[in-house]
Amino acid sequence: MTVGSGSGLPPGLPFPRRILAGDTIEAARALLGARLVRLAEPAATTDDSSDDDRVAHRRVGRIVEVEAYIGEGDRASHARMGRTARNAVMFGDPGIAYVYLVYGMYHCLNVVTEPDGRPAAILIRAVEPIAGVAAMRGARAADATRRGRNLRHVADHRLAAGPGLVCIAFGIDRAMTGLDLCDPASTIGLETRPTGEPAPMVEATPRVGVGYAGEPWTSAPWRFVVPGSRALSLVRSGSVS
DNA sequence: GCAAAGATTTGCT
DNA sequence: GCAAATCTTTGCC
Repeated sequence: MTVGSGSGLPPGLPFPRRILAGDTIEAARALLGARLVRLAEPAATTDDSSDDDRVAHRRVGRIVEVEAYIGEGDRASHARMGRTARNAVMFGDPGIAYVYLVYGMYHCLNVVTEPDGRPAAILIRAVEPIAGVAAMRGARAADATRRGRNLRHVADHRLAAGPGLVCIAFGIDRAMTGLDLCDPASTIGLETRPTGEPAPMVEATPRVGVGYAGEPWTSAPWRFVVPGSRALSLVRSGSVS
């Protein structure tokens, strides 16, 4: 059997860095429909593991929800207090991963955008599982166990339906900050939409959980979703859309 | 050096 | 619908 994407479609191309180097809003819209990929784990033993085994564990998700954080002036952005030890990568080159711990319990994956010197990033809030669903479910179950719980029934399409859940399902943590998401050799990466798949519809809404920022930042329509996707994060009722 | 809040998720009332 | 879990980062004394 030939090595493929694991989804029946041809493997995608690395996501173009030039798109991430440009306007963050444009880049955020372009990321919808693109793929988040986690490479297969290295074989535990080098002798008896086949390529097929590794392909089977490759995780792929279709990005359906993102948020843009743009510049030091954005009072909702981690860059609002200027360059710090935590957010330094946001000020660097586009295409790099920025992963932070939120509420002391969950990780959030961001893609750095805009040229070196301009702090901006896109938060990956939700993806639809396409391949490696068993590995995602296994990661969710292992995480639940770590927290002293059992993973209740979760439909496949809800396995990565939130920014914290994306990181759990794909095994992403702060140690991955600095990874080049445009490099196919990186453990975590981005790929373009497969050839022939139509571009998704895009809807803009205010960002989630940024009430502390104040206007106009709280209401800025910088959250982008693929309307109707079953994998969208649950937004608290009362939030504006 | 200490206190407060956060780009979330889950479970119980 | 609300609060707890959990800890890093930031802001202020």
